[in-house]
Amino acid sequence: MPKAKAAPEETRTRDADRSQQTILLAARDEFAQYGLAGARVDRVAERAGLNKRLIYYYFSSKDELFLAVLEAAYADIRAAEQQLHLADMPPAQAIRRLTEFTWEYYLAHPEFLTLLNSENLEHGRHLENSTRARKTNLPLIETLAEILERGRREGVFRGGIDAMQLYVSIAGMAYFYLNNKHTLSAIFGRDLMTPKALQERLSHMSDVILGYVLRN
Amino acid sequence: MPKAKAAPEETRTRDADRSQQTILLAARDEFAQYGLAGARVDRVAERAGLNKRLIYYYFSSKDELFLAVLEAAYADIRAAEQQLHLADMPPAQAIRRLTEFTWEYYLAHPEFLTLLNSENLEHGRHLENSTRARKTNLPLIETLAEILERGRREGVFRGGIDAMQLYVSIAGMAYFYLNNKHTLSAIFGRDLMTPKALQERLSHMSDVILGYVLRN
Amino acid sequence: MPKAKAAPEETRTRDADRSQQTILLAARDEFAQYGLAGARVDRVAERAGLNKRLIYYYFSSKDELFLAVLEAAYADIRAAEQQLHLADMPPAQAIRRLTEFTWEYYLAHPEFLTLLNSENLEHGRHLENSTRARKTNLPLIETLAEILERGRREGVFRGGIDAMQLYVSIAGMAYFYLNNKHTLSAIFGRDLMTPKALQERLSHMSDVILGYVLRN
Amino acid sequence: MPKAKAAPEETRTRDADRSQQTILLAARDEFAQYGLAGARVDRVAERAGLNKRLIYYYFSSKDELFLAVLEAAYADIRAAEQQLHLADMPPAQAIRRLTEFTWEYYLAHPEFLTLLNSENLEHGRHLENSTRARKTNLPLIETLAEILERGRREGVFRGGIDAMQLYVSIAGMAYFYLNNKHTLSAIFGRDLMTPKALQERLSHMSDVILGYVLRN
DNA sequence: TATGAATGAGAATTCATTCAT
DNA sequence: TATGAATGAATTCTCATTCAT
Repeated sequence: MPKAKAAPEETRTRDADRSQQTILLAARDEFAQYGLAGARVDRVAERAGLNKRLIYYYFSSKDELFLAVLEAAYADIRAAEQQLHLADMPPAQAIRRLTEFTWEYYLAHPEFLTLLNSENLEHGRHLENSTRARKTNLPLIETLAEILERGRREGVFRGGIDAMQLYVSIAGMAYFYLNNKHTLSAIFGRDLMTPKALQERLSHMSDVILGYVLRN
Repeated sequence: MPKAKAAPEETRTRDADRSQQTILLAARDEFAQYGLAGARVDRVAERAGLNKRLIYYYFSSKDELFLAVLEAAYADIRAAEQQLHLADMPPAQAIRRLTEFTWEYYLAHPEFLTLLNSENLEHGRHLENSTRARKTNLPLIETLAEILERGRREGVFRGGIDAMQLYVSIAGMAYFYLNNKHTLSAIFGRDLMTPKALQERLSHMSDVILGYVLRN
Repeated sequence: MPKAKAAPEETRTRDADRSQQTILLAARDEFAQYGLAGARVDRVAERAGLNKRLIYYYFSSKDELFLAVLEAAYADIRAAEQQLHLADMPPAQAIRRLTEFTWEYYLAHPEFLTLLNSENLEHGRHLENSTRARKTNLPLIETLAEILERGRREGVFRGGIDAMQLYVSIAGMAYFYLNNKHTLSAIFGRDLMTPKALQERLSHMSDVILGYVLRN
Repeated sequence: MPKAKAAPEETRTRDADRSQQTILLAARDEFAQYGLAGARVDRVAERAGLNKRLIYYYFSSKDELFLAVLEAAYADIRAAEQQLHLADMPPAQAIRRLTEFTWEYYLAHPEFLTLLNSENLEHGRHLENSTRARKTNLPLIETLAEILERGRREGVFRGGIDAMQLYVSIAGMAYFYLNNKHTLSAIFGRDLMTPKALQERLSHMSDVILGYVLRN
């Protein structure tokens, strides 16, 4: 970006960007906490400390705001995954790392889980029209497929593992535990969120996944 | 239709029961489709073909109606699980059967997944006060623990497997796939609900779970 | 209407009807005063002394409410026209009477003019789907055509007069004066609504119309 | 585009005038299409291709903008009437020409009709404070009065015709047909805007008006 | 002269719930 | 047991207008 003479444009732009970003974060929290239907535009404005009208100024509608939040959430997790540089690790370590990462990311970003739920409750209608989401997500599966193939060639992994299936299993084992922690706690009468319980869960997940991919 | 005025108490009771049941089923579908916040009492009445006021007569409030639906959903799945008679099977077959059952039940009862999501979005506040739910759910874990122990004793299962962890893993692998089918389809550009895809998923799940529990 | 045993139904029905009627009248005044876009549902409720929600309960939307008002307005004027029994008068008297009636009705019902304006501003989109309006309005033109034909046969009227054209001319001469009285007054600096001015206008109209239809 | 900084005053003025004119035309169309209450300042800016703030810079408020549009509309029609040079024609021809002109002007300028309606819906409150409107409008009636008097003196017109009444009648016959074409079409199930229909209407109008003013 | 950002007051519409019978 | 009528408090979205540059 070239510097402008009097920089007013930059300032203005920065304010607009900041406002949009503020709204986006506030909306993410609101949607995460209450779901799409339960979220209130008023509360988003409050959280953001900005005028409600501004939300419509930048995002047109509650639905478009939700889509923006969703796309950002996908972009965030995929960006974090990229940082792992799984392709540079030995296969087994890469799978273990991905399992840990998934667990830790879901743990640190509970909003991601509920956003997914909201979108699926609505049959994915927001994402349907979003090419952005597909683009951000496909690379992960490709990377995972390469790792699995590498492991197989090196003789450490069993063959015939579908990358998507494996990814869904890793994600699902983390997701169910964290997403449904309240009902599970209520049912089993046991706090699932103590450090020890969390450690045990990750340990179990790794055992299951590694036990599956490793040859014998 | 029996005449109301002179109807014996039994008949009236039966009518009342039928109305409640009708409302409950209608509510289940409504909550499943729209979530707790998105559900509309008006639509429940419409679905039930009954007056809206009657819903309040029987269930007091939207929240209590939701709790009733939720409790019924848990009761249903646990009842179905009881029918499996897992305790009477050889351990490995029991685990395989439980995996299949979980998958098939979620597939046949998508409402169960979204009801769980709704309740967890609200931090399980309805279930908190429900002793009924805990009672219906604990037996499954106990049965599973017995199976695992039996398998260990017979030398077919590895030791140290936590029943709840295993159950959560089985459920999670099915749940994530089915609950998030819309976003997954959008992202991977692949229909996850074809008979072939469904078959593959169950096959994968069984491989992972059996691979984990079986010794060596 | 047969009397019901306990009359509760009738009472209920009557209340509902009364509420709808009250809303309709309030809405007529509001739409007449402010136009469709300028009308406020809140104010309609206030005028009616009823809960705003009830307006939606009975009329679904502002637009449907407007349509109901419009249809009622047409029904009213045509009913009044029917009362004239023009068909029973000598032709010249019938035309004079219709002219007077039109003038007086517009004078007594200024809301009719502004309702028409609102509907035409919207390209008649409400009426488009209303078969009711056409049915109520056609008879007038038919009656007028018969009168013209009768007058022609009796030798008092000139031939070749189109009933619709004549009706539009009569209506137009009254309409423009009354509908635009404020701008005309501002422009001509002359109060057009004094009894004398009104009398002169009707007199002029009758002269023009009778001068036209009468043979020579 | 001249450079803004160094632009001579004349250029700037010309730009400013052009902007104002652009806004005025855009506003005229917007007010004509949606009425005063239904018009949107945002849409005016869009139509004009100019920033919304500029509208306030030049016209202060929506109401003042409407007044400016209204005054321009009156100025336009009166200017066109001046071009007719009715005073130079034989009386009967002048009346016929005025009738044709009124019809054709309303036909070509439907916005004039709806602007009038809007202003009258608001009881002419914008025009009240506008001396400009009165000034532009009075001459027409004076000219018409002179023509009527000339016709009477020449023995071709009947006496005692009020110029304003006649003008209102001519205008009204055109106005009602064109302003209410949508409701009339809906009601009579007949397209009033075909070339033939338009021709017939003008012919009818001329017959009525000439039939009235001509002696005998 | 020109413009993008921001806002308070309101607008139509919705919703869970209660009233009255 | 059943139901149509009624309501207060939201809820999403809109609009004329102003700010800041």
